Amino acid sequence: MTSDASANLNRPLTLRDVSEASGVSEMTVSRVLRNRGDVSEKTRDKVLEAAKTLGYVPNKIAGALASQRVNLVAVIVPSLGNLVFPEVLSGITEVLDETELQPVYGVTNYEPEREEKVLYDMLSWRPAGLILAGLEHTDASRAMLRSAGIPIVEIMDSDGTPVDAMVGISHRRAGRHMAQAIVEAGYRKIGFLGTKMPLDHRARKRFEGFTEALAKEGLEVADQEFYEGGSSIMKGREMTQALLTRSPDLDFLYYSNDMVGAGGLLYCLDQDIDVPGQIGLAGFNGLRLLEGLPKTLATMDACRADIGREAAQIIARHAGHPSAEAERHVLKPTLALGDTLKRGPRRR
Amino acid sequence: MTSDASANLNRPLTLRDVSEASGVSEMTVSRVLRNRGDVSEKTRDKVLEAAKTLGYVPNKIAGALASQRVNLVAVIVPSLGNLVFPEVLSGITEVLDETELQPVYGVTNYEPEREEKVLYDMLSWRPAGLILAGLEHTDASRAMLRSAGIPIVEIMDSDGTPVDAMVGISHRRAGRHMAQAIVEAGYRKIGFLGTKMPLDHRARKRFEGFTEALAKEGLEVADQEFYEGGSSIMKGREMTQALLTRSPDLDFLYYSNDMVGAGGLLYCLDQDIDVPGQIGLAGFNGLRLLEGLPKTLATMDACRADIGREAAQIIARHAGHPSAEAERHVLKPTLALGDTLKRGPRRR
DNA sequence: ATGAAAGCGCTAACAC
DNA sequence: GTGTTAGCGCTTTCAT
Repeated sequence: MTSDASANLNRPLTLRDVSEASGVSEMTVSRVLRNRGDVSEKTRDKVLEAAKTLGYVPNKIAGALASQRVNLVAVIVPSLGNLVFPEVLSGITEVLDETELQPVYGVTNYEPEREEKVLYDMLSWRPAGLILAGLEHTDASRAMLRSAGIPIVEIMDSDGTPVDAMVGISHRRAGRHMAQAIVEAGYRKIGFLGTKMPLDHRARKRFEGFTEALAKEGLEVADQEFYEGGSSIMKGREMTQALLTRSPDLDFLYYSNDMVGAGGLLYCLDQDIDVPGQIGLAGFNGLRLLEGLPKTLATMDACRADIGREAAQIIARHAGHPSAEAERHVLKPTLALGDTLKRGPRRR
Repeated sequence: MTSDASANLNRPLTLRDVSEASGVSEMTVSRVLRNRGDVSEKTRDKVLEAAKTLGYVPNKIAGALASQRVNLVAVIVPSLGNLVFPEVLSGITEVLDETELQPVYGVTNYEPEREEKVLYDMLSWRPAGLILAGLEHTDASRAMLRSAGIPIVEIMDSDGTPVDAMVGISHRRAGRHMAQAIVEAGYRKIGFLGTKMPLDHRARKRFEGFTEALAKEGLEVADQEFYEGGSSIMKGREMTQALLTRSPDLDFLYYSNDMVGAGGLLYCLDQDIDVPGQIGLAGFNGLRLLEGLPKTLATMDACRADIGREAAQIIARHAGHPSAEAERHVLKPTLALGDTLKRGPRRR
């Protein structure tokens, strides 16, 4: 194996090694490896040959320090266990793949202090741009964001003031919108089931928008149930059972996400409850994963991949450049009534 | 805001800025910021005060170049859309959080050339260790791995030869094991439903082990159906319908993962098929997410979080140290019969 | 088309 | 306990 040449060296190879092996100056080797400047066909071949034979991998640390340019885009999300975020990431990747930029992911577990640490650690690598979920950050985080000197896009949410750019939906509006559809369909005794959400600001805002819109109609949430930990079908079942046992007269159940909503749906069907006649159901997210259940849950698409794509495009446009005006994109989620929410008499 | 002091500078702050602001040498500032060496209480306070006021974020690029140490652990997985991988990542994070090390994630989309590129890009940042899924890599990738000079752990699979350390399960054995349970339960006309798997080596190996064990019993897969793209309940439904329409006499359906298996289960229940009497079903992965379906699908736990944790522990032990003997851990997945696979007469 | 010198921002090693 | 010097592995700039 040719690459064993390096394995025996017991230290990472440097440009100098390639330079000596090819009989070409370090500078020219560097030019060849980066496709910069004019290099004769002949030297180029010699260099590439040598680099390949040795198994040379450039040291980006040194390169970044010298050139003051880093092609990394830091991406910070609360979780990967919630399918929503991987979908956003794939939108980001899709766009950045067309550029020189490369995403690097960090996860906060919805903890502000953890976000602060992850942010600090990522910024210390001087990325070319930063994408992070949400508009709520600690003061220290916000200070770092402001003085980072790179394009920053806050995503997923538009209810608040971003530090720089923003791409998201209004979760308050989404909650309101769903409440209106529910009321228009004629439901009146409405229950809510969701996560304990002190830290999930988007779920909280949906809930706030929801209750607010109900209030406008002279209604309020008749009963509610909260859970901790990850979302699952089982959680949805258990919560629904608990809620309906306590408040058997509810005629609608609004879930903070599709996964628990699916559990609720299965529970209702098990109990031979007429859905959406006796009880209507709705979730949030538009998880395609769940299509194929006995009935299609009413839900609202959160525009995940679009958000990722647009955020990445903003970074790609602004990275390295003197940042112009901050872009703010508010996307509009689509309501899907599915089979679990009666169509109302009025149209919206 | 104090941090605006830096915002006005329009260039990233350096150690020198903190040094000047605090009247302490760069070296001592460096010591304070890294908690290294003895520094008097008084100077320490002065430095921290200045650093905080300015909003200084150390430049790890320069630090890493000077110290020749990077605290990053590169983690490369095929996908984030398959819940399995986020679970592995959380196992990794859990362990690395206790150390100075920090995971950085890359995604390959199951494409070998993409893995090669991601690997190259990540290695060029000279991480302290590397964790990657699978044992199958291009020659170039393998060459990079061999000469990287850092601890490397290949995870999720144990059917093959790792470059260095390895933590995984035998998917061949998992497939065999499931086949045996199925045959022992008395099923004979067995169908298989899975991804087109030229690139998903683990799914392929499960299938190979499965057919191999059937062959030992004088059986073979009676019919099969393959799909492309992501797994979903709907896919499982559609495939199951197609397969059962074509081969109505099948008495068992083995799915390459739980998500499509769940779709198959729902389809069978819709059709009033007696499960597991008339037809038995099984999937793979032990996705807790799906608990709560009308019946619990027979499945096999892939030890995801354990794999992540053990891999991270290996990295933590070996990072920086002269690598001792390569560790090889083969975990044993647990078979869960659930409600969709009859218990056989013999015990295993 | 190629090379030499300087230096990116930090830390190791050694003075004091 | 603190400061000084050298240099990490590249790229920039300027010379040839």
